[in-house]
Amino acid sequence: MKPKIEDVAKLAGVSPTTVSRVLNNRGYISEKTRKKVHDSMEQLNYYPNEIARSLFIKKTYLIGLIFPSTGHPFYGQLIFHLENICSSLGYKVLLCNSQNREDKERNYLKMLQMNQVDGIIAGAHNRGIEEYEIPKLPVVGIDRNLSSKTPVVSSDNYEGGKLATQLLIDKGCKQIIHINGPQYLETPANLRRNAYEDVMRANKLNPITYEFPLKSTDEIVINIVKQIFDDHPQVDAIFASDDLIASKVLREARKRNITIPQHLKVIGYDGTETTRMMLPELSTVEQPIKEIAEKAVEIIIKQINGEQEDIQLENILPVKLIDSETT
Amino acid sequence: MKPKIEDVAKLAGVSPTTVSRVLNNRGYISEKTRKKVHDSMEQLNYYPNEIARSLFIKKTYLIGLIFPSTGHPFYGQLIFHLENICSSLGYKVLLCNSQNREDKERNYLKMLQMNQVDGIIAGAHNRGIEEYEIPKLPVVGIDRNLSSKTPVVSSDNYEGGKLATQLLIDKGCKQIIHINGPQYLETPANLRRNAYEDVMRANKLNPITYEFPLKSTDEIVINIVKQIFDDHPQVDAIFASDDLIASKVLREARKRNITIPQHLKVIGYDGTETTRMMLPELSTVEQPIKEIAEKAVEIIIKQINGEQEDIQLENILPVKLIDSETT
DNA sequence: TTGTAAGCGTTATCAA
DNA sequence: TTGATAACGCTTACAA
Repeated sequence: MKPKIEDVAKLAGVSPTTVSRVLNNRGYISEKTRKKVHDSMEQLNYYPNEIARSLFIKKTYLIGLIFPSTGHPFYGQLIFHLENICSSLGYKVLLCNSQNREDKERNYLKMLQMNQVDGIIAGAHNRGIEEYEIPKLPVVGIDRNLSSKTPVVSSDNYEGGKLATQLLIDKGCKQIIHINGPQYLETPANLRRNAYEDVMRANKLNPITYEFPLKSTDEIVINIVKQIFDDHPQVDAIFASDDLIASKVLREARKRNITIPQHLKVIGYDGTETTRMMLPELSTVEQPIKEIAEKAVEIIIKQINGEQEDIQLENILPVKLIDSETT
Repeated sequence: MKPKIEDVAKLAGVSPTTVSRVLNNRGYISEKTRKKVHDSMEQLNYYPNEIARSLFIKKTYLIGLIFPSTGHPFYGQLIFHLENICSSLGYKVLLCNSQNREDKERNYLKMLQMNQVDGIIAGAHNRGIEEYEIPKLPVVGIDRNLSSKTPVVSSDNYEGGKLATQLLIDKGCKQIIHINGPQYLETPANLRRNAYEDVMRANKLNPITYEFPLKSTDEIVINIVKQIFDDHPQVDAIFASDDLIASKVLREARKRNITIPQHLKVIGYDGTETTRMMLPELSTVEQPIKEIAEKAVEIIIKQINGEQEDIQLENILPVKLIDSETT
């Protein structure tokens, strides 16, 4: 069986309390006993049982992460940074892929509470899961309003939409079409659409937004892109709400022998490392993923430590326009 | 404070034991008390403390995942499936991004043991971490030999290398160059290289492999690709050991006005969802990521349940050649 | 069918 | 400077 404090104590000829003191560096311990204890721990290959420890101190150093999928480039990169930062602060991470399914999300929420996580960081496309209003459990949303009292971290989606649209207009485009997810979700990402429509109107241009459903397959997205080209042969720019969709536009345009950027300009959104690696030619609006992760962890830790005072409810980080070869 | 079994018991007018029995469906309980207990749990919004439970039953239903990064398309997708399957079997997942750093990996290994995980699934490029030989702790490697006794799951890397090389030869290529990671790592992925070299020689062609270092930046990879074109102006095919590298080849070729696939054929490796979305034109060898995850979880669960008998040490799953537009 | 009591491995309190 | 003891919230003998 695994050695426990008692075993170490016996071997070192001291009491369990003393071993615990050595482990946690608490109280006075003579150098001699400290050495004895350390030797015994080494000899037995002892390491403390965090479960027992958590039970007593009522703190697990666990943080739950609920996101649609690690397979999505944006979330994959975001989760990488979240885990990294948590780990550097002594926190561990329980991973949950909600797949944008409310039932899954609810189950995960319950599971995380049963496992006594110290906090939850969540970002997903569903709205209105009242279960997030958990008394005393710190929660932070990323790009998503979980409840009126939950702090949210996101990048400046309105500014991003503005920058993208303005860039296309500045380059002389007149028929600019936008592709975005469902509007009813009221996610911060919808601000990109608002910005697009505002900027278009301010420039006396007619905004046209194509919506794709929440759970779109590859094919559905491609069909929407085709639809756009069929409906609007004169289109000279497309602003897609994410890079994967922009890549579909690029491909369909190539198929139709529309040269980019001469006859059609395309800009995406997200600018993940994977996109920048695989499609560096794509112009895009880069989200500060690492900074979003840093801010979210900072807030959750503050909540955990009871430093409520200087937590802002809305935390908006600046985006960066990448004017590459498709614009 | 959070309600505990005792609170539920008091409210229901029964003993803690009875509540525990209701929770775990053990022993005989009258319908009347069962209802009373359920009502009390509802009223108090009670849910059991898994930490306390784990401590007693000496089982956490936790599985540790150690992989380089969720941000990498292959690992992101793999981890998505691993978590999914674990979750469906009642297991939770502790996520660790090792970033291919031995020191991090060692720390994570210790952390996971301290947290009493029931098992570990790991895949990363370092070799020889003897700490993986943990007495009685179930471990499974993915695409990686962790120790002589640790089961490994991988796709058929040799067959994949063979399929890719043979395809290029069948299409008439003569100067086929291979790009791969460092050979000293002895990962299963190195079999792709062996297959390439074997098939080349069997066809009386000269195998040339360019190696990139373990921790390559974007720029290093691009420079290697440039080097290849400079060193071998006659090259008519490139087989890259992963899709990200293949995408760099595509781009450099385009820059040099080399038309694909007429003057140069390119094939990658992995075929993740993200690649298939962003670069569907890229020919590649698709790994059965979901099946790899399923096999790995199956094995770890068997180990956890002590069903050692029918566990194979080597588990090799078939790959699929995708002959798209770059070959 | 239900209850009492002990113990999982740790830490904090208090006393020595 | 060290040790005995109780407690964290749960489950399981054993008893009733």
